[in-house]
Amino acid sequence: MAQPRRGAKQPPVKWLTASELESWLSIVRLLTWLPWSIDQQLHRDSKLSMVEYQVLAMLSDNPDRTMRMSALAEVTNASLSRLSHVVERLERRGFVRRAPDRTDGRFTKAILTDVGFETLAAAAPGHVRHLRSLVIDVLSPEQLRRLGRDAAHIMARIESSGTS
Amino acid sequence: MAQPRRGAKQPPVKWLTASELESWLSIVRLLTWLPWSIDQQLHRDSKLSMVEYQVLAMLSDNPDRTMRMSALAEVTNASLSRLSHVVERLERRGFVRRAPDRTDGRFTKAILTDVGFETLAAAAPGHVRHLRSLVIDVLSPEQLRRLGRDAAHIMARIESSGTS
DNA sequence: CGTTCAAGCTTGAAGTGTCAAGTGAACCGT
DNA sequence: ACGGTTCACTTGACACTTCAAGCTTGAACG
Repeated sequence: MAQPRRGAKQPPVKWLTASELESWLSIVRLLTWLPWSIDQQLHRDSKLSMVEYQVLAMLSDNPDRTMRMSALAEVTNASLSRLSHVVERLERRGFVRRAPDRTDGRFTKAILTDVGFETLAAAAPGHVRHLRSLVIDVLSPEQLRRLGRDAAHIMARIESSGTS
Repeated sequence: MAQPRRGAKQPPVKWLTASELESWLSIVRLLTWLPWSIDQQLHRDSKLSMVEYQVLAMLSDNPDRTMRMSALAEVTNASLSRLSHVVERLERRGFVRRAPDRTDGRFTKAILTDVGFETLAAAAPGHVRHLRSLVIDVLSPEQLRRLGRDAAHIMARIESSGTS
């Protein structure tokens, strides 16, 4: 973002060039509005938020439609606490149920119900169409791959700057 | 995200290929964790959220350190409502004050105070350093420019799919 | 002038996320 | 076998965002 115009005593910081700033502001706009747009579409058409969709989708990808909470948190980029709240809401709506893992009582398994599966199946086409129209089909295959790689690259830096 | 494995009656939807899905999941990870990481750093070092920083930064960029609420909302990617709440908090902390626009009473001007400016000046170096280490310096100048352009490209699609 | 309209902003309630503390199950050393 | 520790998760309080009204000011029209 813009640096203060005057009065900062020469710090050992390389400020952003005009070009860097412009790119960064574009990226920030995307970071703000892309998730927003996806949430809008999902909520309008299926009364689901993106996390909720991701939870259902990830569960549906397993043969037994089941995943441990911690694994689910990992793949949905959610904290365990957040996932716990999300699953609680999904449970109240009958899309998911929970059961303790019999092999290790510390784990909780989240299980996609039939209703949950139907809901996902109904939501998926619209979501994918929206994704395609906003992102996937807007970029060439190479551009998309590059974007994915850049994202992964940045993620690696984030992870190594481990705030955890 | 993963499509349901079976049972969806052939809809007119092109599902994502494995490669597309992989890129998309990378992007989603970035959309989740990059804002998080930036917020962490800002909050840890300066007790500011990213919106708050943006508000201060954008105000500081004006000669009179003043902007109309609506213009400020625009450049910070915030809704007017959200901005109103944010500015209220910043006002309570003494970083910003508000005054009605004398030329048109409908407008409210947000004004950066000296304390707010000092706070921004103190926060900026750390923020920029963090940005550089996560994003700017991780990519080559061309990569960054391309990323910015791709972002702008996607933004254009989002805006034209006007959910407003 | 007076009425209607829209724009710009504020407000309060409801929803969602985060953080810190709490619970209970398994592990580990003695 | 029992005491402490770690792990997996839950819970509740608080903070922030959003959404739907509401308020105030100026413009447009008669």
